[in-house]
Amino acid sequence: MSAAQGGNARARSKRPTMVDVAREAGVALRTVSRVVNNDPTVGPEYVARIKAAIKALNFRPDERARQLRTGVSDTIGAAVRRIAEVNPALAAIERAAREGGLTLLASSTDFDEQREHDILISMCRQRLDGIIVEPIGESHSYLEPELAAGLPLVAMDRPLSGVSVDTVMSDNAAGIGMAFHHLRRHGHRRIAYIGDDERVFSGRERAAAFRACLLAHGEPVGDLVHPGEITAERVGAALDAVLHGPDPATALVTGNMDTTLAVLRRLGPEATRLPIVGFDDVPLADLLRPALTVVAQDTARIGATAVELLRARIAEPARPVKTVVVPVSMTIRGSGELRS
Amino acid sequence: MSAAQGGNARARSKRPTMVDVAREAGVALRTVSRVVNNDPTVGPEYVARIKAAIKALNFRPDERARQLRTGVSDTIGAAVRRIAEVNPALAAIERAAREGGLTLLASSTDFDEQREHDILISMCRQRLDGIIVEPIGESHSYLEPELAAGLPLVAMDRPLSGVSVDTVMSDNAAGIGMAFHHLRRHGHRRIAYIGDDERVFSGRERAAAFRACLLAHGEPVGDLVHPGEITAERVGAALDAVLHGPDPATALVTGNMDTTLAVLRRLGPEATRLPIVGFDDVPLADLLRPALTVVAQDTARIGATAVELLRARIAEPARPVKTVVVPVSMTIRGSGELRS
DNA sequence: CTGAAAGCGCTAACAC
DNA sequence: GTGTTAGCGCTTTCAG
Repeated sequence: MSAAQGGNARARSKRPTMVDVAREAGVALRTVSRVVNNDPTVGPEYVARIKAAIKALNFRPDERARQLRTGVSDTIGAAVRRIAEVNPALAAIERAAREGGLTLLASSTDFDEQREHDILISMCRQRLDGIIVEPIGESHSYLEPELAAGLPLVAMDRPLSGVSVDTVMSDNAAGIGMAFHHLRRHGHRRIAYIGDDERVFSGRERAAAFRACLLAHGEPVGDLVHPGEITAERVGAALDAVLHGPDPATALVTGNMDTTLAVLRRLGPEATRLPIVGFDDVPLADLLRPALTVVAQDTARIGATAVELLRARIAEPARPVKTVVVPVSMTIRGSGELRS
Repeated sequence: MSAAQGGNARARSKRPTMVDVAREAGVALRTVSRVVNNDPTVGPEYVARIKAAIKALNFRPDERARQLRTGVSDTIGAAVRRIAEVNPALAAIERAAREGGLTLLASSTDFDEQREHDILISMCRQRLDGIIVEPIGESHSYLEPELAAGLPLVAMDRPLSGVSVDTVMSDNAAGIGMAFHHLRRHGHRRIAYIGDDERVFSGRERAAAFRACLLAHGEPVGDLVHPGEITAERVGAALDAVLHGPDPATALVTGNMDTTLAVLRRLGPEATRLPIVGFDDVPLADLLRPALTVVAQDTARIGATAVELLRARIAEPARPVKTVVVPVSMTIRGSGELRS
């Protein structure tokens, strides 16, 4: 009894392989492989015997070996800014992947360029069938050789810099236009914009679109457009500038979710009085007082389109590169319809 | 020219292998492997030559082949209810995995028992080093053979039924107690509970804990405890019962985030008057009016502990099974301190 | 319909 | 220090 103790408390007892199953069932390896892959050209009595052996031994085919041999992984990667945060695009990717019989390997870049690089290279080493990336940073030329080697890659939300790949993103300019015109229709003439840094692609596009709106209506651009870092201080300062300047704004467009939240936190109870339209929908937007009017991206469609583009690229590596722009829509809840 | 067109538009041009690198550098395969794995016993001039060849060919070692050969994957799986939603535990798992040099494969069970089963089996086939699961459903006996085969497995948030594995979860009873006593300290005697179905583990634990609180204070349990499905209708009915009955409650404890949100949506503007303490923190809880007082789970610690337990299990498969109960804490923001 | 044998790309004994 | 060789577990020509 005393000797047995150490004996069976061993590290993972090796799993059975196809050879073991073949021996157990008294057939050739090849036949087991056929049964595992549902090849119909196997006699029913063999099938039964082999399935029994598989169950008896609790055999699970080693996916890595199959992948190595067949060359495909049936797995796609998604390098997004955050898994584990509200991310309907990622949810849509996961759904689309599942429906297509693909495994999804999702990783967070955490807004870190170096980390994005590491994740992408790691995914290359894992020989994934393709990758969807929500790009961070400005320099993606290191992907050039991978693309040349045939890596199927799709950019989501932002284009990749320096390389030409399939891309899906929202119609930022149209969204800003919708927000601006909504507020104009509600009587506002001094409409301010606070948004993300112009070093970020979407921050650049949205700020530019907002300036274009102002110009088109003959409004002075000068003190109404405030792109920059999303910090409590910077957003607070921008808010002070637009609300307490000599010619205060009467309404506000916020350029993304983080800006919206920073503004609401800064305003506190005052938020009930300032007309706001936010870019990006916000979780619990309906529970705020007033409920938040937003320009919502069609994130579900963005994610689904990303997978579609990726599948098409995998199927036909030489097809022409495509950029899909997904429309945005407005969700009216109250904050954008306040009378100032 | 016309012939060339179809020629180089081929499917993924095969990637170079170690053999190619060895040929390019004029050395043996083994030496390339050594350099790739940073083996110090290689002459510096060889290292340089091989690294140059790797760069020239854009060689990336095939991770699958390495895994097949070495038997380890340096990858752990996480089967959680939802990725792509706010999930601090998953974020913590990802962080801990990264810091430990592990790749994380995260999948959503979507609250679907069948899907959980499929994901777990698929992870077994991929020969992951271990799995963290946030269990759904009641029957996990199908994991028995996998565990017997040495699969390292950790349950998070809820225990697995029928099998004995390492588990990490919150102190549900203590959390309910904190909420209850907080409201009592604010003068309430008729405190109601609305929460999840008692078929769900945490729903069961929390409802039981609430009943125990009532009993301990000599309050009648009868009409104050409302576990059940989280739907607008059911929660609405429960709310009506506790607020508009003959002896209405003056304060409410909600059993999880979804219940809290359903209650707030149902109450609408009335929410400003009903003292509420919610179990689970809620995104944007600070922006609600009143801001929401909650019993917050230490999700970051739960995730980190799950990875810790898993690593320990991988390192020492025979160690005794452990259950870690993580303390909860209260975040006071306003809703729980209302005078009714 | 079934069986023997080669090989996917890599690592690890073991000689040199 | 470096090279040769076997083999991880599977799929897949090719004969029977």
